[in-house]
Amino acid sequence: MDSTTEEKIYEAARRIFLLKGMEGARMQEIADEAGMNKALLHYYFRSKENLFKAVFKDIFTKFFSKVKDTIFSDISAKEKLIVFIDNYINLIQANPYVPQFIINEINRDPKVLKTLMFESGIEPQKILEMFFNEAQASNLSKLDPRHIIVSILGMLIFPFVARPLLQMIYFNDNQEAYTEFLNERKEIVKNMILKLIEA
Amino acid sequence: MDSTTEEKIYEAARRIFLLKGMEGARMQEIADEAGMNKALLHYYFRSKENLFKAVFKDIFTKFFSKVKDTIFSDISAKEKLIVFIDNYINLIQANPYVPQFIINEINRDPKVLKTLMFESGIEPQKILEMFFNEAQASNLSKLDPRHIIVSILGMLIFPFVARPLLQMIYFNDNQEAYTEFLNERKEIVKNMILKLIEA
DNA sequence: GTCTATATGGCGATAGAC
DNA sequence: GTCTATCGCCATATAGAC
Repeated sequence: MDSTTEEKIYEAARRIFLLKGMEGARMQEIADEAGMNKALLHYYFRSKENLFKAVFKDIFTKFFSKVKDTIFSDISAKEKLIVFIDNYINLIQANPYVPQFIINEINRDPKVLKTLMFESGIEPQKILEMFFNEAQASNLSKLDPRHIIVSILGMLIFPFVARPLLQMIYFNDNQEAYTEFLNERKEIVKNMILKLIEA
Repeated sequence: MDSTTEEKIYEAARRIFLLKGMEGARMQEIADEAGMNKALLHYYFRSKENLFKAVFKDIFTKFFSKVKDTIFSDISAKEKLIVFIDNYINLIQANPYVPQFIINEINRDPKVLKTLMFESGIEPQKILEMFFNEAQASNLSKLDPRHIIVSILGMLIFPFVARPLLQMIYFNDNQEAYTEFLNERKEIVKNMILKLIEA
């Protein structure tokens, strides 16, 4: 651990905010996690709001930019969707708290989200256009790609954000069984989407 | 408004908690909403936690029991799924904040959920068994019904909990356009599930 | 039962010594 | 830069008059 104090604070804040959200997190908790005094957090970031925004921006943009490469790669739209599903599941499994974190905060304060979308280079409209164009030119389903994307995201994200409930009622709170269930969903969702887009 | 004071508090708490959650809600806010003094809330419910638990239990059980009748009605499993989708969409549209509310709280404090499942008469296992049995006896897909249910719920709930984000990036923040999008999903999801379960 | 006033504690933020 | 001590505020909760 030869990282700077500022980096240590940042990493600690990332972990705590991800687990508890802006409202649930405590500055004292972040200081403990970083192994230092609470006053240092204000010395480096001035306010909790500032610290949170820095963390949120980082998590949000990293999560979204990860799928960009797939979307604009040189394969067919159908293949893109399949690769996208694979990559997205891997991404969520590696960051299981991110979806809940983002959903919480976009509902708590949508303004943060709006400024963020302008600042970062994320252009969801371009992704839509790409799908529209490819759908016109190929034998792909003429279904509005927004419905396809929302369906995929919903099917993938829901079992993570509703995990405590689903794991309890369907798997007797068996953690391993639920992880296995999540793994099965890779193929399930891929097959569903394939059936859907084969017009 | 000839309801009792306790009922007024309860209704006000229901509205505020639903919008802001346990952590976001303020007792003063609930008192204002109920049109009375803050001290009365403690007189009738002793603590915020108590008041919240009463509200959560009510919202949770009502929301879940609404679909029970469909599930155990005298029609085929395939028809049940279709009717279930219809009823569930109507239920969410009439209570658009409930899914986010429940997801928030089951992640914040899963213990509340556990005691609740025991106390209430909700038996998700029976619903599963029913689907398992019907799947064996008919030409229904042999797919694990848990995957079907999670897929349906995800596709239906996600556009509500991620609304601020999706409405902004896909519909230029046009509220009417997004409502129309939500209406379209009724048929979309039904068709997807039909394709899926036709083995 | 319903109100006003106040106690109590926790949290974000700052002052100031080192 | 990093710490201790403390301020100021706000939220839950209670005491006590009416």
